Amino acid sequence: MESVGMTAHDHGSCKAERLAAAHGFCDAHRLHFTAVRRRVFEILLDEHKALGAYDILARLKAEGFGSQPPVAYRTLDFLVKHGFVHRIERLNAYVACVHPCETHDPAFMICRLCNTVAETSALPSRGMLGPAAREAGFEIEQTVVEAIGVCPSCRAEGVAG
Amino acid sequence: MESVGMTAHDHGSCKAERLAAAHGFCDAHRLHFTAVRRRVFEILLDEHKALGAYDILARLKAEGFGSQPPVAYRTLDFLVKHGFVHRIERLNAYVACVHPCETHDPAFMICRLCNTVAETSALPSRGMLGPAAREAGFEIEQTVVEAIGVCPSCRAEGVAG
DNA sequence: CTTGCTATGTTATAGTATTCCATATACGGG
DNA sequence: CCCGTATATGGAATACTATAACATAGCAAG
Ligand SMILES: [Zn+2]
Ligand SMILES: [Zn+2]
Ligand SMILES: [Zn+2]
Ligand SMILES: [Zn+2]
Repeated sequence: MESVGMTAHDHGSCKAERLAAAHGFCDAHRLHFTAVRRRVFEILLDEHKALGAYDILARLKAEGFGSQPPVAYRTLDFLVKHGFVHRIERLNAYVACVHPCETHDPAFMICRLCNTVAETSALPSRGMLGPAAREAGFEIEQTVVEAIGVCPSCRAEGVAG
Repeated sequence: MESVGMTAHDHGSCKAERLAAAHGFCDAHRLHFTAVRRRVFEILLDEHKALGAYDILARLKAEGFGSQPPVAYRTLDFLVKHGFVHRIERLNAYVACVHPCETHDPAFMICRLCNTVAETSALPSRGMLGPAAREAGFEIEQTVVEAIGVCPSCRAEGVAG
């Protein structure tokens, strides 16, 4: 057991399960879970925190993959499009999803001190926005919910400000 | 009456009221509502939609203010910090607040076709995130809630996709 | 007036993302 | 198997977003 995100869990099996799930999903949907795509997903699973496109690009380059921005952005677009990875707007960064292969509305808690990102569900938020949207005649397709604050570990250190 | 955002309202008086409120707030808090700050706020009030920092910078430059990025970013930072303006993370853009001088948790509905932005309240969302945050020991300081979808006007045009 | 703080302005640079074109690989029909 | 087509990868160039660092100007308290 190691601590990742803001709670502890068995990360080794967590990674293996999600890789398998992603592979299965791609097979089932005639999508190509290619080497770069797999590798980027692995990198994000290993880090278990938000990484910028250029962080990922640097690793790809070091491993012999393409070295130009589109390589990272295309791969991330694919992973985001199919729900394996989420983009964190506030950080211009990406995290592996903790609920692979299920459509959902994620919400994130972002520590402003250590940049740790924890994913949770935002379905309630969509529900609450619903009335306002209905009144305005606005058709919600996707929600971005990101809470900024201080994680328990950083707060324990009393670094808060 | 003209239609702005996603509902109709009297925009002329809306602008005047908010300018006056901002001016009053600055007086009360020993803040300087200087020419650039006032002008940027006016620009955002006039547009009543999200503008990027460089859009604003271009107008400032045309009017004889400074022409370099920091001019726009500093001014926007001031307006955001004091709640006159909100940043839309999803668009890297800024909109005038519709509830000046009151602390609040805004939520936004963003039309992906015309980029119109409507502000509403996100307090419920904070409430719904609360349980997850408490369980994780995460201290929420600010929330970003942005719904992406299609506004009534764009949907009426049947352009949706 | 002088001192210190705030605000404005500029240059330069850093960080993020997309457009466009070329090559390569996978896939299905013949 | 071969070919045509769609998809995937690689890269050059460029656009867009944002900050760091420094200089000058305005203002207010002492
Ligand atoms: Zn998820
Ligand atoms: Zn932290
Ligand atoms: Zn507001
Ligand atoms: Zn629209």
